[in-house]
Amino acid sequence: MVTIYDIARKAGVSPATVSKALNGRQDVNDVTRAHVIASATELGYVPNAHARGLKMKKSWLVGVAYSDGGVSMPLDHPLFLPLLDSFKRIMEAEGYELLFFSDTSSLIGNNMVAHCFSRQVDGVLLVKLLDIEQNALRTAAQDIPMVSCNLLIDGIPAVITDNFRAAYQAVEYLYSLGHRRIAHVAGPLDSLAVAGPERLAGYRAALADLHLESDASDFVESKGWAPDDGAEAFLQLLDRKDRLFTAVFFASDAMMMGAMPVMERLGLSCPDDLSLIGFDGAQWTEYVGGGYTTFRQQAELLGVSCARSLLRQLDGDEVEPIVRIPAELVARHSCCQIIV
Amino acid sequence: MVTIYDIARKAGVSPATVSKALNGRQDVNDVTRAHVIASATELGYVPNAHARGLKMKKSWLVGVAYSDGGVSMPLDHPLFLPLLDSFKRIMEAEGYELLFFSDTSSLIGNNMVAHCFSRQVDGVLLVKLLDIEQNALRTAAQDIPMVSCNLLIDGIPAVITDNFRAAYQAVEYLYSLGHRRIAHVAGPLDSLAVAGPERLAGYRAALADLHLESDASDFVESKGWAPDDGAEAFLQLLDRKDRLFTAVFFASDAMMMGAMPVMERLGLSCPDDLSLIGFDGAQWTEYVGGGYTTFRQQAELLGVSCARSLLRQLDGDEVEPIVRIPAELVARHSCCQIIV
DNA sequence: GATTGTATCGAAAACGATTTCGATGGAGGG
DNA sequence: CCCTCCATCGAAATCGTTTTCGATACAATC
Repeated sequence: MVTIYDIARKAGVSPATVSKALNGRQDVNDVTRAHVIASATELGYVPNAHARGLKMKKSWLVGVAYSDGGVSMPLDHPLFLPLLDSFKRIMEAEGYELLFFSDTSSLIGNNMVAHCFSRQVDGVLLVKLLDIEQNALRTAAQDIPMVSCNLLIDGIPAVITDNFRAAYQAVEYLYSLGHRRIAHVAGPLDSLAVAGPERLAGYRAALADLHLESDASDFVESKGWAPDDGAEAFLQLLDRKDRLFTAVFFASDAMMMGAMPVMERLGLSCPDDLSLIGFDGAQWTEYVGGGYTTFRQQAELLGVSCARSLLRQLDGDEVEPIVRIPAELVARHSCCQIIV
Repeated sequence: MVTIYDIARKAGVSPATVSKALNGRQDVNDVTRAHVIASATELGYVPNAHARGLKMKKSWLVGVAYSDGGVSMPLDHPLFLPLLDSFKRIMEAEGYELLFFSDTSSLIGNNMVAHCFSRQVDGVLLVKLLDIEQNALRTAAQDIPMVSCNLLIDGIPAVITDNFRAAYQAVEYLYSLGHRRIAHVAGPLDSLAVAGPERLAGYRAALADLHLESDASDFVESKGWAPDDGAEAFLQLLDRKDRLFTAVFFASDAMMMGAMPVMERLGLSCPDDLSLIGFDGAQWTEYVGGGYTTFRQQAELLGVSCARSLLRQLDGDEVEPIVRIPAELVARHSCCQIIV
């Protein structure tokens, strides 16, 4: 590999001068600089990031930390990719590269935090963490700037979809369509992710504010976010004797998707027999069954906000502890008008 | 940060001994080793990957290179995440970490290959590359082990879904159901990805072998792989006057998804009016419309094969230039039996 | 012409780890 | 008692870069 010593020899100067010429320092003559740069490109010089990182104590690396939770596909979420993509685009424009970490996989150094320190990452994006030990993370966050996405760990700045508001609006929307009895298939409530509880809270608050009747049978907690979990929960909802609801609000599009075969098997049609509304803004909702109504999480905006937060922290600036990103109602045809 | 010098001072030995003790060298006394290790854990020592990488000329980093092609969401493919995940799991078990590169985004060092050299990555996974300049890549591949997934660049080992065979089998399957006139919505044929041409070739070969009639109007080339591209191509197919085909083979599930609103708008139903079969094994095919038939790409296996290939190259072993991974027919209910 | 100032450059010390090779000590054999 | 050998350890060089600070030469000033 070509080093600055090779360039120095070729250009007839010292390595120190090469370094300064290449880095745009002022105490080097213009013709010398030109000569050095010419030699460097001619030799095909590429700076060694390890040496630079070692000396400068800055790696230009940001870690992306997530859990790969064994059974359920870890990365498989409509949000993850676009989010990561917009995040990456911004960070890369600033010169950073992305390093992937997960907390469960590696046999050897199972410890994600240790890896962050070892690689000397300048910052970390926390996303889709499951049951990480929060303490290690919190103490690490004092040394390394971090931001979490759709995840609440106190002491760590977060960017989160405004789940409460969106869930509230979902109920309002159905209400405006004439629905008076609205069921909810909630996501897991015990996880580290806030989506489940927050959406449930928004749903309940709207119910209360609109003075809508409801009892315990209008709500089920799903075991997971996947289609099959949704199907199971949906079945529980339908199995109850006195089914009075005319609409179901699913905490995720994936769960709503799982409900589709159930509907079909039972001879129910959407929206004629039951209005359905989902959450996330998965791509299929646009094309399937005439279009399903959903609340679209603004993945790009989430990514951009995370990047901005991290960048500001890297500049030593203060950032808001929680940034809320609104979800957009995408009204399509899975919710029908009810004539009262 | 804690260095081996700190440990050395605490343990009353030299840095050299610390290094040897921590790395399991034999020329260090057992009680000394124990003492050193105790001091290290007590101080919370984490080795500096930059220093180690600089000295050892091994970074324990593998690059994941892909294009983020501006408009069309780059990472957004049902295959990408599970593939990456299984790849990552294996590489991580061997001690490697994943570094993300794209070739178009960064304003500064637009050059992906240069970044690979700069970071001293030990290997590279090429996936979803669009129009990268192959020459730079090929020369780089002489210095850095590489493997490409669903991509053919000569001189670089590849792991590729057996598109030809799967497309061939798709036609056979429809034939076995009684279909005698089968249309094909092909993916882009000019891209660097081989999926489009290979699936078309398999389709045509099967047509020929089964002595099935067909003319030019049974085939359309789509502009892209996305739902809207599929819808547009599908419309072209339907617009032709003498529509004789009873089944359509889509080169991607996404394109097939785009066809769904078109079918509905035209009052066509699947499979009664038209049998549909897709490609990829997207999750929605299982739940939507009673289940759509598709050829599932084995993303996990692709990832595992890529990892294995890279690992063997890292060991200095030879690898097969092309590994083909079969796609599995997932027969559901979007293809009907035709009574002849 | 002596002095001061400025522009340009290079020697050398880091950064944190690994590794070679020589030094040291005691055990063992003659 | 002397010599050899082996186990154990440390000094120092090295990886490639950045940065401080002193050296040098030349121009400008009086």
